[in-house]
Amino acid sequence: MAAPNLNWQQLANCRKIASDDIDNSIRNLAQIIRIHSLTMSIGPKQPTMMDVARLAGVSPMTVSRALKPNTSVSNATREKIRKAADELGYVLDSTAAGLSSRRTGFIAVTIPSINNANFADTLRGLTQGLREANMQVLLGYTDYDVTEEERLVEQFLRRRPEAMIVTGHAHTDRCRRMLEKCGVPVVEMWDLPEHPIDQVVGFSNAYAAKLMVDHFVEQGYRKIGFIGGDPSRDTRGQDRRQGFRSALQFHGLDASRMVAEQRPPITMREGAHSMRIMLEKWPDTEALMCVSDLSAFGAMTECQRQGLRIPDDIAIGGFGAYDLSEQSLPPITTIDVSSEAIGRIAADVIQNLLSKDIAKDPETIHRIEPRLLVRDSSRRRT
Amino acid sequence: MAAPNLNWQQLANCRKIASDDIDNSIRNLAQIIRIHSLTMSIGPKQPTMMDVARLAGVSPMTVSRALKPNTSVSNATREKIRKAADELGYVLDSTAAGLSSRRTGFIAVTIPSINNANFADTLRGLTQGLREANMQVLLGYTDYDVTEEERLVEQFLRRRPEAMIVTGHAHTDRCRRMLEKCGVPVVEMWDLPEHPIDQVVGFSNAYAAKLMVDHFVEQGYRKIGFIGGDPSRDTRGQDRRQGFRSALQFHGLDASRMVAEQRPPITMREGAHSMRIMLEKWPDTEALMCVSDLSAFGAMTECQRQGLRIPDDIAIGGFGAYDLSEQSLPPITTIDVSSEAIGRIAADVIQNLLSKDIAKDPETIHRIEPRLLVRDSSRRRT
DNA sequence: TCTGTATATGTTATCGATAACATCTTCAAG
DNA sequence: CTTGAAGATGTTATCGATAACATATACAGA
Repeated sequence: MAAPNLNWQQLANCRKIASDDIDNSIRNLAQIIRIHSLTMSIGPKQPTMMDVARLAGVSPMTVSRALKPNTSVSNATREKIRKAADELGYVLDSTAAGLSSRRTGFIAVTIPSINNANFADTLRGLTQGLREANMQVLLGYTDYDVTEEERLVEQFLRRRPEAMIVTGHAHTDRCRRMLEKCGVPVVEMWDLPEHPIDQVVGFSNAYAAKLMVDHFVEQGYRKIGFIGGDPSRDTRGQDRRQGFRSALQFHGLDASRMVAEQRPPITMREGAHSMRIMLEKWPDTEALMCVSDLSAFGAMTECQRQGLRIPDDIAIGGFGAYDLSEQSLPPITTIDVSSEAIGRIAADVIQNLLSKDIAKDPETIHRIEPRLLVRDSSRRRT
Repeated sequence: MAAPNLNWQQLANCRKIASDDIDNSIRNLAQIIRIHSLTMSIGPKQPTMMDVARLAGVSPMTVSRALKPNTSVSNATREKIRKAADELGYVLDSTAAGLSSRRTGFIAVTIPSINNANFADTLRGLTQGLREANMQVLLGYTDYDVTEEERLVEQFLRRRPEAMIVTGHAHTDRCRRMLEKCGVPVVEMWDLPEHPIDQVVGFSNAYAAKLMVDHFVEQGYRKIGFIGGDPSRDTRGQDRRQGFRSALQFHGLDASRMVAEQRPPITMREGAHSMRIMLEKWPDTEALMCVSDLSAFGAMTECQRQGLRIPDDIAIGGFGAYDLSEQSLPPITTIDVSSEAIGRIAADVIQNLLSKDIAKDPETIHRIEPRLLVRDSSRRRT
């Protein structure tokens, strides 16, 4: 039997090459040979590149090229293909493209909470920075739980992301191992880990807390309290608490006025609740630092509800530079950590790492400088 | 030449089958034959199922089965495979799995803004509802821009999601067409479209606004204003404005006290700014509805800054039942639209659609009932 | 006219998994 | 001891694209 000398176009119209059309010596090799019988697309299935190619009268490879920029395809052909694709309502299959090219276009990102303006800002910075590179963020939130983070990281690695971005330095052992061995750049953000996995874009939470304490002390406050969440979960909150404590100790002040009743993330309501406890236990507290602006706002309104004036009776400081702390009455002193910049920088870092594989910047720690924003909530009336 | 009768194990150890080992009649068929020369994995590449199979002494198919629940694999084999996978640090490739099985496990979701507690709540409801089904949310935000939505939807469709969830009813023509023809369930949420694409989980924004107006009127307020954003972008805000207007007209009241200076989303700061304009233009305004709690808070603090008392001098109403409106001083009357429930229900709808393809529930509109939460910001002192 | 270099297009061989089907064991019921 | 159903495992043929290589065509310069 003469083997038919078909090109892809003719093949495309074949339904099936019956196996007995093939001679015996081939049969014997059945185990290492695949007969690609190209069948016509059936039913209401989504069209493939092959369908577009057929309609445009070119090869699938040309379609592939025509559909992406900076490829050598003549304008006429490109236009013809575009039209064909349009007519069929063709949509590229990134799944197949990713498998073939080994570039999925995914950047996996885990944050502690979706419901947090700071992380949302970071995410905005990230997506904006990655848009031009045509990268898709794969987002997951851990609810401040390292076990959940491990689960997410595992899920994400299956998607073969081109980089991983995680929040903070606390990971389960297995999670850390997975990140170390995953073969793509890893960025830890919002923290300065002692033992970074790879890249870092973050700041010292302890130092940021110290900024606030120093400010309080400078304003003449001495009896200073702290409101945060249960330290076992939110490590950034824990670092702030630790920074608070050592800063107070540095100034020779008592560092025992701490309330940590709640499970992170602590919100306005919990801030208010903690404030009640604080005022019961230490009614003479002069200044109060809160782990976030939300809890600071809750604490402040609780004071106001109890008839205390801010800052005359008690000064308040928050963390995170939320809109809220600027718009509240009075505006709340806070720490600005440039949440959005963290995301932008992380995006840059990743783009650099993915492009210039040679001239790899030896710099792997990208340090953000937290800034104290002094507002009325902590100004000593003179 | 005798064709070697190799099994997959032996094949796996072959480096390459030289093409001239194959007899001529095969050569002639070159165009429709592929010689699968299985090469050993080289370098620090991620291990594949084949590697795991080799180590465990089973076929790749068995590995595939062993790694997913509810498949018939003996415990001994499964354990052996688990151990092998663990030793190699094997991570399943969902990209390949998705291509082969045509189930990617993605649910694509677009929301207007990531930085919005309402949408964040919806997202929480969604991810929680989808977790058990092992679905991964692919999230994008449109910045209240239908063109951006179109871009996102196109990007997402390439990932072959198993369902699409979009916010609102306003889409570009092309976007609508894409959604209609994409072949998977589509859910429009946060709205009640006149012409739904497919499924809907939402509520009437106009009706919700009417609830607030009715409440104001009942409390005896007559000169009622509205603060929102530029109507051309945020259609939900626009619907609220429209509901506001017709409710006032229904009560025979003037509906011209509207400020819409800003580009959505309008935040606290913009709420405050609009309030200044409102008070300049209509200083005798008695009650004010805002398009969201954030703008309501901004408006309220602006009033307080100007020495106006809430609600004695002016009543305030917001939208969305943010934490903020509950914790502020005074607490702000608002509309609760059960943001998280919208997400939960959307997740349920999708799971139903994806599982029981037969007994398809004819119900496609899932209507949420907005609830008015009356708080101190709008209570007429008696 | 010849040659070389772009530019445009086609061909081959995978990427890493899974569905569908085939085969082989086991063990209980007859 | 036979039969058959259920369970365990292997084999074949893709899924839809793209990298890498091969080929054809056009056009400038010698």
